[in-house]
Amino acid sequence: MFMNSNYPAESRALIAVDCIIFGFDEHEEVLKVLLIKRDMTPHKGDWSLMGGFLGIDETVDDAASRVLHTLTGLDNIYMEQLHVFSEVARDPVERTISVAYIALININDHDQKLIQQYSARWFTLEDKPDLIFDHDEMFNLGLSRLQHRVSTKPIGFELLPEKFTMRQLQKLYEEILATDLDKRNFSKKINSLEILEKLDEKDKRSSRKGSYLFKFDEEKYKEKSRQGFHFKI
Amino acid sequence: MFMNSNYPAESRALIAVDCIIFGFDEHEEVLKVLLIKRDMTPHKGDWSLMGGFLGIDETVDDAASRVLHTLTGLDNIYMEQLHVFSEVARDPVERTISVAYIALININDHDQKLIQQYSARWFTLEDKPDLIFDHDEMFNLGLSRLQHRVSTKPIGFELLPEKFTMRQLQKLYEEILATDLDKRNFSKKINSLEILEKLDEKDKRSSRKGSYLFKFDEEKYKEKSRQGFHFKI
DNA sequence: TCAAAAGTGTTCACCGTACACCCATGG
DNA sequence: CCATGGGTGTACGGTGAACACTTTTGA
Repeated sequence: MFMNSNYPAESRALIAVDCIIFGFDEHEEVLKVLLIKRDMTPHKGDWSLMGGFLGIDETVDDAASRVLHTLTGLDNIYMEQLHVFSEVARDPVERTISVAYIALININDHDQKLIQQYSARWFTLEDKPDLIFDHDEMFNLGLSRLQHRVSTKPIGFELLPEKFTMRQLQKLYEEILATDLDKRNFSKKINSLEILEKLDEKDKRSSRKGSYLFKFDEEKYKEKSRQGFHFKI
Repeated sequence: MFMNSNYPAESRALIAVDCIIFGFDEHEEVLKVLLIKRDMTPHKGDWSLMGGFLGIDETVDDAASRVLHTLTGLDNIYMEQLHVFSEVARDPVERTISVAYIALININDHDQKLIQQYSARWFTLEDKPDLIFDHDEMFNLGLSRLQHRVSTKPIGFELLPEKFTMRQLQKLYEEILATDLDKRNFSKKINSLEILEKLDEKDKRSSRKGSYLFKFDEEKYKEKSRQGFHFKI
């Protein structure tokens, strides 16, 4: 550090990242959030978002990726910077500013052992307990962002397995947007976007007839985006 | 500080805010950005966004407000957190992470003396010089955000005087969105929103006939928003 | 009376939405 | 053969986009 620079010494503060991790439970067909039970004071034993401190050689994105990897064992998780939280007394121990992230993962993909190790648990939005510090505020903002993002970018697929049925996709949107959708209009809309590949394979678990499986075709989406296409649901 | 807390010492870094200040020049009918000539090394004499460091008793919003007040003499400026920039080497002097803001001001309102004192200048987007550090990246992201925001929130009025003509409003949108708009469709759309008050007064400077002045009716907008109305242009 | 900007209405294509019946299959 | 979920088409109203002429008035 250059302590004799004309940069002020009093501006240094701890920098943290906190992640709002969303997952979709295919079985229960509900949106869930992954929370951890805090193992340090203050608020030991209370629920909080998964977080961590910024390392000296990391960007905040790096730090968020690391935090996500630590808890889930996964890499290349979809995530997005949400907002900086910086109330002076938000962390009672020491002045800390936190950069909140939202992250989307496939709920069946991650490492169960790590989750246990961190005393983490998936909560439906209804069962979500109150969180420490300003984490509830982060969560609420994160949910709004997710609702907005999912209507304008094809990120919903991050929450589903690679192959999914039209019904699963619709339920996902209904859960996130907290509305009911008409299945005829929904599949018409989705198909008109031309960014899904309809497979020959069927998922026979849900009905006798079986329902076709689809895959998100990222290449097709990118190509269409280059040509001015905008995803919109 | 509690240095014997289990919070890591290495995470402390300088925290800055940088403001992308937009203004609309009514006379030239162009969008401009306010830049300052840097008076300290490194890059002394080069152009940059107006910035400052986070004070120990401030939120980042407070810091951005302070920075904006310092340069313009104005309070209650519309501003919005944009993004955190945290590349490890983004500031060559010392590890600094910066929270970028966009701000909208009426270009005729602010304090000319302060602008001179800081060697600040308004630039059209065409004339904008290259900026120091990662400020160009901030600027580009800020412009995208402005383009998006102005279509979904009634913030364009922040850039105009209290009373404005339909033509000024249209030119403002054309400038920000970098498109041409049809004046019949534009005024139809705006009027259908029912958030402007048409005054009896006319602005006679622009033509012999004179054009009606309008005011943004914030109360009406808030009332409609409460009832589920969404601004959209 | 003319130049210059202001103001205004109609048509058409497309999209979003509402709505109900037949299909395929395993038990 | 029947119960269960899967899959599909049509009609209508509303919105966005294209487009041109008349009005006002100061010089």
